[in-house]
Amino acid sequence: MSWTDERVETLKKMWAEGQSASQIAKELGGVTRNAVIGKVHRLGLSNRVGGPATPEPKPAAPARPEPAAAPRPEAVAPRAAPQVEDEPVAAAPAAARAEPPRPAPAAAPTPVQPAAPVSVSPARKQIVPAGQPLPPQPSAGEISPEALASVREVEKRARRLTLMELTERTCKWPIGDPATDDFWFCGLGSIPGKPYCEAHVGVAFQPMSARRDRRR
DNA sequence: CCCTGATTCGC
DNA sequence: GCGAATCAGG
Repeated sequence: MSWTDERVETLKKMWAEGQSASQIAKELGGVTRNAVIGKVHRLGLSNRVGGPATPEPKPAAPARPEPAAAPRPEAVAPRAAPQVEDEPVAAAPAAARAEPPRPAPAAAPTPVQPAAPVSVSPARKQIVPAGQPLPPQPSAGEISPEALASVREVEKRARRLTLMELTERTCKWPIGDPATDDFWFCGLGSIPGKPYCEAHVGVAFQPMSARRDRRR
């Protein structure tokens, strides 16, 4: 692969967006992050934010004042959207509610009225939008006891990562109540190709066999 | 361990 | 110019 205009353009764009070299390399394909970094430098796109430490032993740099005209949107760290939205992660949040140690979430009446969400919660943070009334979630009863036990155990060792700390190799299983501070992601090593660690894969992906005993 | 960017240096 | 290897740091 060579650095065609298009590829360079993509590189510039993504770099400006704050994408990491590895992400850019993946996007472009055919190059490693090293190649990307090397190119970035040759293009003179390297960052170096804090203006002061610009150790330029350049004694005589005539033409080319290079003013502070470097609007770096990085301070705000837009950071591409979280990669959490991997794929079929739909039914995930389900078991997350299997957590017992919870005072009084929203178990109060009005179970079907997303119109008036907050109110119930103590003077905490505002509840998240939560427009939809919880997607189909497998009742805890459908999950094998083993898997559940395993999850309980694992969640004690969870790394408690924040959204931004998740990568393609960390378990993205949510734990706790998103509406409060008691919320984080498992973060343990995920199974290659899967968004969760072994324990959470166990409760996330059901062979949908245990529910077919519906006979009558 | 995973990741990040920075630099070097043979090609 | 290119980018693997290496370095330095989180």
